[in-house]
Amino acid sequence: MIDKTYQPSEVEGRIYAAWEGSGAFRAGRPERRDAEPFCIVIPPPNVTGSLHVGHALDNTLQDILVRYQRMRGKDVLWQPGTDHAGIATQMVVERQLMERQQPGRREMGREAFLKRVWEWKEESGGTIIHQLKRLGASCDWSRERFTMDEGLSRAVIKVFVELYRAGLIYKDKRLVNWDPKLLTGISDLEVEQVEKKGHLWHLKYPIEGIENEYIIVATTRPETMLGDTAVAVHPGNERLKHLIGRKAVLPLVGRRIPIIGDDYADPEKGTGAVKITPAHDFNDFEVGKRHKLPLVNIFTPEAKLNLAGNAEFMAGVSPSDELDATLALHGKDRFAARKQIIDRLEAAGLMDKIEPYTHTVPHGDRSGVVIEPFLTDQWYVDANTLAQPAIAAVREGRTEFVPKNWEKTFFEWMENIQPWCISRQLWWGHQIPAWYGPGGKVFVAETEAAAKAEAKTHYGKEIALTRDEDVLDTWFSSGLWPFSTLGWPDDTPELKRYYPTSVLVTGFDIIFFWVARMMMMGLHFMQEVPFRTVFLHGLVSDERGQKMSKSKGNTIDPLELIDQFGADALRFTLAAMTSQARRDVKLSAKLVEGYRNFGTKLWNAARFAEMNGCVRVAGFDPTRTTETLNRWIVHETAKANREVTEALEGYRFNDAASATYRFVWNVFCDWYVEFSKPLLTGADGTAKDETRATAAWALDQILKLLHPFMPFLTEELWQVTAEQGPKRDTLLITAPWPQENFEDAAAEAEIGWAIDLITAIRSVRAEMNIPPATKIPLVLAGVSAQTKARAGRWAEFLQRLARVPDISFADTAPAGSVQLVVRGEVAALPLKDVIDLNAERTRLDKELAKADADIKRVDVKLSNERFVANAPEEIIEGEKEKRQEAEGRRAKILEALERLKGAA
RNA sequence: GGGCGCUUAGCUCAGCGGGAGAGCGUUCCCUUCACACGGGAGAGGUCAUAGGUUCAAUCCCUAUAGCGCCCACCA
Repeated sequence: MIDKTYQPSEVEGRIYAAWEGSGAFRAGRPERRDAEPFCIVIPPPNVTGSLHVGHALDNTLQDILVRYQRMRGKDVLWQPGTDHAGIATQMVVERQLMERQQPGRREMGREAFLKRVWEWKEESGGTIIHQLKRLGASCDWSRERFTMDEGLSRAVIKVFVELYRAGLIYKDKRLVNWDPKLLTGISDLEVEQVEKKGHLWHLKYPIEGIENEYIIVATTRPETMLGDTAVAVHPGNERLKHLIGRKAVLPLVGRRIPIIGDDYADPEKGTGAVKITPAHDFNDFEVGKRHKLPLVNIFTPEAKLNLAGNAEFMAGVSPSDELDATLALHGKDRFAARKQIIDRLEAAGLMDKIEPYTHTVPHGDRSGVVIEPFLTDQWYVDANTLAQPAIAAVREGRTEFVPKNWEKTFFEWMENIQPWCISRQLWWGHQIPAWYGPGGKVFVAETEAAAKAEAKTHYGKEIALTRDEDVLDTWFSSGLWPFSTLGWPDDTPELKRYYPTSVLVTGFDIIFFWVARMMMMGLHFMQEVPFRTVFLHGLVSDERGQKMSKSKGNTIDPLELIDQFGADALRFTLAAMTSQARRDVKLSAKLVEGYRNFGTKLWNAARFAEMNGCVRVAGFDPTRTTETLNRWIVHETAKANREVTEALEGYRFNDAASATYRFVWNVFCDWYVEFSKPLLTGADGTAKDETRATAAWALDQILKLLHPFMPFLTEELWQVTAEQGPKRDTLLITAPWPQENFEDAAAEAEIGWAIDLITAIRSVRAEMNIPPATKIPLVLAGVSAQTKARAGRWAEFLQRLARVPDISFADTAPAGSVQLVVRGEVAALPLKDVIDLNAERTRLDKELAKADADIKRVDVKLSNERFVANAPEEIIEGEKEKRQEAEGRRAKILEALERLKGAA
């Protein structure tokens, strides 16, 4: 028995357990050994994270594809797992330590701290997996992986060593984006440019040897002047080029710095002269290299001034009171120092002017603090070399982006890709497999023993090595995800069977972070693309289109929506919102509620079927039904099946969702269920039996089509309806996807006529305020023999749905009746008592005007010689048919108006 | 500076070369035996603006305006 109402909370857990218990999620099941493989690797969520709406969207779409392909009979692997999320996780644990007033990580030491992080991972690592299950995700959990588990770590080490040996990973000392809060270098992608209102300070540097002459430089970062080692002027700058070769005296320091000629100095920008701080600016670093300028690093890693005892800073500087005052700034934070430096420059009359200035300032995406270009040793990947095969693969269509326009974004970035800084000064992550011997000689090897052996060969004796302390960027390991999870570097059967994976589903925001890196790594190590298709969906935002963020307080918790409306309702909403044209998916509880109602509608339709004895019949063949109504629903089912299938094949999730919605609600519930009532309660045993069987069959088809979107409710109905009729040989999750292809134009025409007639009569009833209970007669005037026959067959149905108990025929409409034109024929409602002749005339005049307009629009086209000459034949034919239809309609309306005159 | 996208019914959005669509909201009617998380009937749009291409433009092209995102850079 189907319960009166569907209770998601009571059903979902039980159904999920049934799926897991059946082994349906597992890849490589024996019975599908010969089936085509279909594989998706999950974008691994942060292991200690929890499910937000973005995950809900991403995983709903993946689950829809996975369930669809599973029902199509494929051997499906949805590979799950989690990411160690280096910086994010380490920050969480450090924050915990702070909140609990426990010793910080540096006091604890590396080993104890890592133990602590692993404990936190064990404690919270199951959360998001559990939440994905609540969403209904049908991953093969037996294959769950973690980026820092033994196998994946082995893959990371091997990749690092091989890329190093191939010269594609190298260590370099250069400026890096340095996060002074997290005390680590980060990659370009982890830097966010934030627009800030600030100032442009114009500083006057005295020229050595010329009294009262200055060169003025403009800067947004006055404190870096302490690290200036030159002033640059464009060699073609007529106004300033005479100063090239002279020296400026750096205020507050006294260092003599050369005025150099360099194209970098744009005469149009700023003052035309630019201060050069090679240790603290990427462009200046390049200028410094060209002119062999010294680097003066004035900061500590925390971005505090480092002056006293700083040999670089002190080089070439003579003692003075001014210098002493500057040295007093030692240890000050960069922003505090800025203020004091400005004050002192102003006091010394060396501040030419201060302008308000809006510019973008780089911030660390995790820490939120201003990034400092900082000179350090870091490991880099030669991304440019690895990018070339990835670019080629997309150009050649071996991997295809959906929607396709994202390929352009991919190319833009890949073609201008910069070396990828992969080392992080953190502890949580894959420690870099590099060991150092005396003199900094580096040995990169898969194990310490191997490194030692290399060192022994090199030094000719056993030697102690120290390991590089840094770990790798999290994205380095996630870049290997499509093959590391399948067992690489071992030569596993899974790699052979499921690589390349079928499709990757992810948000467009991580094309660079993740998609591009997987393409590079996959092509390099597997000699093959990691996925055939990349489906990129939008980002979830709130109702107003604002990005959801904790700080804005506008987040929607998907678990709350699941609690409130059920997982199916949330899933259907997310699918319905995913169109390829949009970049944001605006989610609101109201929408989810609406699709919860849709689920309830189907639930009640199933209850209706059950109450009316619609039990499945073994060996039922939908193509052999004889009742027009049943042939019609078979026809409509096939149509819906085709629509949903085509939409899913094209990743048009919204189209797939709306096709199922329309079919279930507006076709099956609105019309089939209503039309079936007379048959199900009637006396004709044969017709009744066929209708029962067809209804049960159609409901089964609905459950199948809807299952990828609403897996819980459909599986529950599949189970309950299994209580009667033939035994089901499978759960719905592994039931075959509908294949029917049954067209029946005759049934469509007949039911279509009935629907149109009923709709027209209802419309008149509403307009004329005829109470629903009032029964009125129907006269079909001058209709064809076919229509007469139809009317005979559908009398009972029309009576029920349009409340017309008496159906008769006449040559012309009786006087004083409302005359409707339905599919070219007149249906008259004799309503002498209620009819308002004037209102009726107005109504008919309106219809006449519409018919005239339709005819005129077509005539304009058809009378246009160039249209007739150029338009395709079928379009012209279509126009002619339209005209004929409108002409027929017009004639009937004119006749109706004539009769109305007669009545008056 | 470079790139991408958006502007369609009150709201949120589909559609995209040949008859303007959905959901929500709204108006009117209905406690009809699956469902009020429901049923029935309506109202509501010069598809941002201006040009162009075409027999035909909401849809293609160009420009303009407004909104948004990404990348780069800023002395």
